[in-house]
Amino acid sequence: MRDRLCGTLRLDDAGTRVRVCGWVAKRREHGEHLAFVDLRDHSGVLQCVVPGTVDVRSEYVIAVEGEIRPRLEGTENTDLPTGAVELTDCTVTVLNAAEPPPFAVDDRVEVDEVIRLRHRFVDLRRPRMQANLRTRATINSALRSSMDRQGFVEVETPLLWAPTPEGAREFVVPSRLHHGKSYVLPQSPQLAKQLLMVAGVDRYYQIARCLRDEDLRADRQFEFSQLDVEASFVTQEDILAFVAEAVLDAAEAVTGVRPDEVPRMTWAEAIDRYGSDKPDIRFGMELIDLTSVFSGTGFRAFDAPCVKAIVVPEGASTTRSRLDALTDRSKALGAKGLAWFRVIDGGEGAIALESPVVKFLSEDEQAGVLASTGASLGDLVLVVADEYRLTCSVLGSLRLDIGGRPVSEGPYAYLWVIDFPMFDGADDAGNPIAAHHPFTMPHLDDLELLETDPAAVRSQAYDLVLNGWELGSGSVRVHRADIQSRIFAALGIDEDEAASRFGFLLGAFRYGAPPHAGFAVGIDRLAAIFAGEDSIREVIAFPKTQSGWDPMTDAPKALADGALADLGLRPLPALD
RNA sequence: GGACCUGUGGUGCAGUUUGGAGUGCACGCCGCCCUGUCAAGGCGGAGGUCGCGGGUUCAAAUCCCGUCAGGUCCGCCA
Repeated sequence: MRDRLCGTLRLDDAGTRVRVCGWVAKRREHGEHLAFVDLRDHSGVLQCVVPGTVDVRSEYVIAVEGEIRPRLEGTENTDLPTGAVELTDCTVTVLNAAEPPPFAVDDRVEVDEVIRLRHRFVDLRRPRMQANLRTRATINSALRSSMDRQGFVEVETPLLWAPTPEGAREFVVPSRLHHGKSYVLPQSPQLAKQLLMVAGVDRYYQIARCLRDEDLRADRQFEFSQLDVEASFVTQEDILAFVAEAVLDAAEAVTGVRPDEVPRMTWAEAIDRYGSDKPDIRFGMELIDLTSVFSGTGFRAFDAPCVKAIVVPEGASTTRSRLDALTDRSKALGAKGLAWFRVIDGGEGAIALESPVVKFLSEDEQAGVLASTGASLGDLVLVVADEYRLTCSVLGSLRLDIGGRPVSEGPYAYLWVIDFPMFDGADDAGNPIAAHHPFTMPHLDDLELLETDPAAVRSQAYDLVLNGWELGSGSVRVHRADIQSRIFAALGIDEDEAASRFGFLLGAFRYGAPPHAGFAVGIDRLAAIFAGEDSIREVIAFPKTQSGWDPMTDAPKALADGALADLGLRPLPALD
């Protein structure tokens, strides 16, 4: 039907007769003797010259036959890769007429996202979206070939799985054959891939769809894809090497540049310096500790377990309303408040602090702030005083609010965050909560702390971070029953509960579980960053809105009459 | 569950602060003209429950209350 793609034609092709197919991007008529048709396919746009008039409209699907010739002198279009040539003496065949599109198929127009999603088949026709889909495909392909090369075998795991009440909320699939019982869609293939290790698969990977019934964000959809990895007889170091190899292969495939080694930082350092377990290390504004400056302070607001600051370069001119907004933001994040200090000229070549609260600080404290922060004239110093973790997280958020850049903006700053804590926080009963999941191997140096000081136990868990987004996480798994029992004990899970929740896994482990470890990389996030997008929706063909609505299909929808009964379900009376 | 921002012809906006006729801009659409344009150009035309409901007022796109939808964020995401 066609013999060339529109966007591929060049001067070298001059003199050849070709037939191309695509959509009418633009028609320009010049009376009864001449018309131009810009023909678009996924590869680009080609100008077709029609002798006479042509009865086509935007987005008509047409085939055009003609001869490629160099453009007339002075009519070349340098904005177009095909701009040195044009298809001349064209015969146009209309393959399908089209109504005017609801919005222009053009990267230059901004369109409301609901309208784009309702007509996604038109939206995806836009060059930028075509490029995004292809960037994602390039990543998938590079990841697969990298894992293949590294000796991993791709295994598919079930989408219909058993409920495991732990972690993310699961999508439920009621059973028709077993009324009252349900499958769930997997929030990840975590347990399946560990079983594959017991099964002797040795090195597994899968580009796996994961489903989580949790609230959506710019970087979160109900369903997303992971490069899921698990390997036996390996250490944390091996996993970091496997995953870095695959991700850097993908980066090279997309950008043409292979990044350097991925630097590492411990979780504790990330929290301390950046107030985040996924620090964006593309810029500074690191957290500065002022606790010792204010030990024994007379200023009650700073009489706290931890006092930290960030310095906003050139921030002294920040308006009062903006500072008030930052204070509100700090409170919304859980801080009691926010203290700000403008660094002003103190006379005689010195600098000084200016703030409504500066009068509550001693001379030594003011000097200590300036010395510790290294702030200079014209800067703004923001101070939070509270419990350690809260102080860090609030300042970490403010750092991003003030200095943050779009995630997709270069340079690409990869980071391994290692040595995550084993437990983080406590549940209503006062038991620790597993920071990663309960099959995570503790740091061997910290094993004895499981019973004495669980909060201090580090785990062999690790995250990969890119430009402040968590690209993925993984861990070394527990394969020994004795250590697993001690972890369950620390979590307050007794034998019966463990058996009912994870019985099939623990049972399998009795039949020869090898030491194993794994990881999962978020492909949507990786694709978004490489595509230059700040939302993963731009690299998903048919995404949903923040409330989980699909404007194209109108899902979710009420089921047809009888469908619920087939599943043994009956709706509850409406609440109002 | 919560905070903030947004909602005006097919698309993108201005108009809202300080109430006064659906007023305007750009693109698109329809018709006519045009032999080298390329987001072509010229002339003419059509197209609107100002998200929805209620209230205040002589009068509401504009002020107030509620509600729906979208986005960003907090919670949530082992």
